[in-house]
Amino acid sequence: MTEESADRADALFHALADRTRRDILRRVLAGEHSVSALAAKYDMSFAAVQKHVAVLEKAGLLTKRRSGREQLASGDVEAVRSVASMLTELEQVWRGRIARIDVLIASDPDQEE
Amino acid sequence: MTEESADRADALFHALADRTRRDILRRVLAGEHSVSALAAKYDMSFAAVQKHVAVLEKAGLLTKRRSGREQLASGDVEAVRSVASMLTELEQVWRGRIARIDVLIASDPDQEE
DNA sequence: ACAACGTACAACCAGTCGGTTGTATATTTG
DNA sequence: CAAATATACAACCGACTGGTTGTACGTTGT
Repeated sequence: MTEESADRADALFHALADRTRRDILRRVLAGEHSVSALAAKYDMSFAAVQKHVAVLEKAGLLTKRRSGREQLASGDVEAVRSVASMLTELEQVWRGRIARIDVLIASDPDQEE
Repeated sequence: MTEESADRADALFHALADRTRRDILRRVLAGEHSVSALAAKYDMSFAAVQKHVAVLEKAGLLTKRRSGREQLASGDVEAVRSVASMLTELEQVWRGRIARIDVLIASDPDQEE
């Protein structure tokens, strides 16, 4: 469980660690786009864009739906939220540190002000 | 501006895309740790851990403070929040899509139902 | 039927990543 | 001063990344 959730986190952050993929994700969160429609937006080969889409799909950030000969990609906002929740969890760890410091200060009267 | 903020986003997500680095970040968000204290926690060389710390530092997720011969690393919660805000911004893009769909349905009376 | 379109995937390449070992430089301690 | 400790960094290595081109296959439109 912990092992595969780490795998998933690795895949999610890795997928987001490329500006082209973040831009693709932005577009498909705004609405469905075919792979070739996406490819037309970037100064690189169709195959390169198709691989970026595949990375986003494997990470679960995007799903595809067949429509005739086109593959329509759509962003998955739940996956985006799951990444955000990992970060707020980290933030909670930090809050714990602050709480501990506060306790220390409160229990130790000869502290500054 | 846009170019360097993309660089920063690349660095942040890349730094987070490794489970060892996420674990280090968790520890240094909870409290200060020297590099060697961190290295002792992992089954890899000191140099490997030192490089992970350097990646987190370059991304701005962690800062170091000298204390004698030790370097004490501390997590920067503001950097974590900045990543979270990038994700909520993506979520806003998605909300825009939903809002547009709602408008379409409202303005088109001959819809299902 | 056939030409054009949309997609997927394999093979390849230069560059980067995550790890190693080894060496150099401060700092503390005896 | 000398020994031990804490850190930084260079060089190296196998694996992976992000890009390319080429090929194959299903779907559309004439």
